[in-house]
Amino acid sequence: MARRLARAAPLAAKWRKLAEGRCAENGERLTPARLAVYAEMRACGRPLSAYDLIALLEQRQQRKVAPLTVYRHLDFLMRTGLVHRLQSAKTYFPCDHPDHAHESQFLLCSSCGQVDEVESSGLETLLAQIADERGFRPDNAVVEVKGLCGVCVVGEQD
Amino acid sequence: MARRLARAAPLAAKWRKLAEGRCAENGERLTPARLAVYAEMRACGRPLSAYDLIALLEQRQQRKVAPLTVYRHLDFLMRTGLVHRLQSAKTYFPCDHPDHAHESQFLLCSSCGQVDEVESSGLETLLAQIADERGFRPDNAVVEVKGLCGVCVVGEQD
DNA sequence: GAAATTTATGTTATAATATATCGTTTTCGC
DNA sequence: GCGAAAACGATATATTATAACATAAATTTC
Repeated sequence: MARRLARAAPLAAKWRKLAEGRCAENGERLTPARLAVYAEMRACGRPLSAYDLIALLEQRQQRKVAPLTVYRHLDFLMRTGLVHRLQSAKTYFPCDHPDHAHESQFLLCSSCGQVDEVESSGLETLLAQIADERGFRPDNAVVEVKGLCGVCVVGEQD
Repeated sequence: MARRLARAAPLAAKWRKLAEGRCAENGERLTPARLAVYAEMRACGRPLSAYDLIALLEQRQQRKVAPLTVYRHLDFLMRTGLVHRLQSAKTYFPCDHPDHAHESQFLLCSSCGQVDEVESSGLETLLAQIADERGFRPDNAVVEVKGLCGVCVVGEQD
C-alpha cells in the first residue's frame, strides 16, 4: 500500500478558509507552497524568525528551502494580512484578528514569548489624532509593547 | 604651525552638556570615542544605519572602524538615553526630548526621512491601561508611525 | 602609588537577517 | 492554444549584528 509522505503541516479548516477568503478579497493566489508556509506558522503557535521557518520547512519537506522562497511567501502572507511581522523581535506571527483589515498592536512577553494581539480602536484614534495635530498623514503604525504577560507576572517570585 | 586634524564632528555645547549630564546620572563614562559617534549622529541630522555611521566615521577619522566598535557605542548611547533605535527602519537617531527618561513615539516620513519624536502622555497612559486590562506588565513600548510629514503631504501633487 | 578589579577598546571571525538577478514554470485572461 | 502576468527555483550577495579573545585604560582597594 503506497503511502504519501506528509509534506505540509496540518491546518485547521478554519484557518484554511480564512486564507482562501483573504486571497479572494485581495485577488491573490493561494498556492500549495504558500499555504504550506502558513500552515507551518499556525502549527508552531509562536513567533518564528524567517530562518526558524526555513528549518521547520526543510525538516517537514525533507529538502532544501531557499531563504528567498520563504521571504517571498512571508511577503505574500503579510500583504494579504494573514501574518504580521514583529519588528522588535524580527519574527513573524499569524494574525489572530483576521475578520478585517486592521492595524495591530502587540503585547509581547519577554519571558515566555507569548504574543497578545490587541485591537484598540481608542489607540488607533489617538494615534490618528496625534498625527493630525502635526500635519502628518499616517500610513501604518507599529505598536509593540514588551513586558511580562499575566502568567509570567504571577509566576515571578522575587 | 602644527595643525591638528579634525577627528570628530563638531558638537554644539548644548548636546555635549546633555551627554555629560546623562552619563553622570547613569554612572557611565563619556569617552572621546563615544562622544565622536554621538557628534557624528548629531551632525548628520537624519536617521543612520550602523553601517552608514561606520562609513561616516571612517571618512572622518581616515581609518577603519569595526562594526563591533560602532555597535558598542550605539549600545552605550541607547543605554544612556541619548539615542533611539528606529526598529522599523533599522536605523539610529539622537533623542530630541532629552530632559528626562521617557518613552518615545515617532512619526517617520517615508518620503523625506524626517523624524518627529513625539511625547504623548495620553498615549502612554492609554498603552498602560490596555496592558493593565490584560494583566500585562509593560516594560517598554515601540510606537512608530510611518506616513507623510506635513511638508511632503503639501508637496504631493497627484 | 602598586596591585587588583572593572570597564572600555581593538581585532578577527562569523552569525543572522534580507535582497538581487536571472531563468523557468505555472496560471490567468482571452 | 497564445500571450502576459505571476509564482517559483537556484545561485549569489548585501545588510545587520554578535561572538570570542586579547589589550589598554580607568577605578578601587589597600
